[in-house]
Amino acid sequence: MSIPEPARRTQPNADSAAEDYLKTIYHHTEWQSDPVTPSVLASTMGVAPSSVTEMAKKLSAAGLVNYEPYKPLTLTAEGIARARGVIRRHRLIETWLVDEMGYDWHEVHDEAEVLEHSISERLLDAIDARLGHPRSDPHGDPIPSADGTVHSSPALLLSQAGVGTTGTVVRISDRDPSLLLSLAAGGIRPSTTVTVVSQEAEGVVVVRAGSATDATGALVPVTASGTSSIWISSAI
Amino acid sequence: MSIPEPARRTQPNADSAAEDYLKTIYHHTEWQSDPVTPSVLASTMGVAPSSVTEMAKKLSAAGLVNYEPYKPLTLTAEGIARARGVIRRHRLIETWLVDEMGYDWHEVHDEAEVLEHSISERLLDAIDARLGHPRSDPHGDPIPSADGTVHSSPALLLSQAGVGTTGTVVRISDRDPSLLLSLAAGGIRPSTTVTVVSQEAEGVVVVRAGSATDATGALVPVTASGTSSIWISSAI
DNA sequence: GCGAATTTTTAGGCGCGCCTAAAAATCCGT
DNA sequence: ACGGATTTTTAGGCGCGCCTAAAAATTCGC
Repeated sequence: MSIPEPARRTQPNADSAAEDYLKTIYHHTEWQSDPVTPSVLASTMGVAPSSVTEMAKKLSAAGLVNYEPYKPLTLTAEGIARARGVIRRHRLIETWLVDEMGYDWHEVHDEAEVLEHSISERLLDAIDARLGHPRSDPHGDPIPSADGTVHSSPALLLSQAGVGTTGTVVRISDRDPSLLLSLAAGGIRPSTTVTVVSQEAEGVVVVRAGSATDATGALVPVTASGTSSIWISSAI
Repeated sequence: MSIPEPARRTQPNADSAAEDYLKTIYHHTEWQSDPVTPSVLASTMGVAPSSVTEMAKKLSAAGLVNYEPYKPLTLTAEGIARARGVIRRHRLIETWLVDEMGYDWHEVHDEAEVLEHSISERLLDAIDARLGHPRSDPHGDPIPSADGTVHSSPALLLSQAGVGTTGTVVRISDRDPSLLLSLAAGGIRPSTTVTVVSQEAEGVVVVRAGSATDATGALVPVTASGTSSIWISSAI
């Protein structure tokens, strides 16, 4: 009766913490050009820098991250593949929430953040099929395909566009809820046409060009490293 | 001991472990009449009895479980409400998987087991509305309504039906995947008409009565305490 | 009714992911 | 190029949910 059974381990969901690190590293390089250091990762993830170091070692041992003390973190090929898997799940869930479940494009991030770690491959595939294999999510972010391919359309970061530039919004980072809300309120969303009106120390003013005189504006913040959260198509 | 309160972190999803205990206790009393002891709970949940004791204390402190050393566990009113919440999520997810996502009724348990801990109230409500506020899931189990009400139709456990009894299957426990598979293979599912053909020491033979002479049979196991996993309507 | 069998609880550990504090390494301005 | 500022790593802990082993309580068989 007291036959020793194989020790069982706690399996919360998957390694959702590890997946979050991979996803965040990938995401950072998607939007920012500066290196991914422990402090950067720590502040975007809301954890202590020492926690990053610790996880970096673990991920490095697992062959997912290239880690050397005091150097920036990068993903290995395998790490990139895993990160894209998480991001695929995230973006398909966001798309599903908007297309079928009555969510608005700026409300879906948090829900997807949780579900991306618990949805099965089978259910994800069913959702993907139902949606007709979409290529991009409600924020305009490309959805990696099942085989890991990413089709991203050429675009320009708003912070790199000079005053006077006009273009179509193709992508808005889903990371900052309050920004999404203010953009949504200002009528700016993926596919909106915008013009860069002025550029100040820490912000860029954008004006919607929809109905000619309808000059609603919105302040789009730019990070310290000079990056914004919006990509526009290099139209005109 | 510690006077200062530095922000605590680590919140996996909710207290999914606690929710599992509540759900399992509730579920047990739904199907079985014997008391819920630590050993019973330990074996159905696949954990050590000592883990149950530990969690029982925690849940008791939280006012969800009535616990006294060496006595069976019962749920408090609050505990019942919380358990029904989890079960509502579980069963709505199962229903959704079958009705909209192309799953078969015997395949949905594991997926729901995971998602029930991560789905938000809002998304759950959206699913509930899409499905038209169903009263029961694909296994015939009643879905508690948002306010905690449960409408269960009067039924009879197969183990309590005498030989010769005929009735309609109204509920099949979703706990045992292999049983579900064999029942599905034997053509037995909710709404199937069955007749108790014989009753042996540890099993009950059931015959489908669908097309008169089509006498497919299935062996339905009965637990040590004399309970089966199927309820039939007390028809005829 | 009593000792044996069984169940339950207690005691002590473990891995995970996180933390703080302090030490070590790197970076940067003059 | 040097020393202070900053970043990163190390060291040591914590809570959670689980485990095993052993002690304590209860239950069962005769």
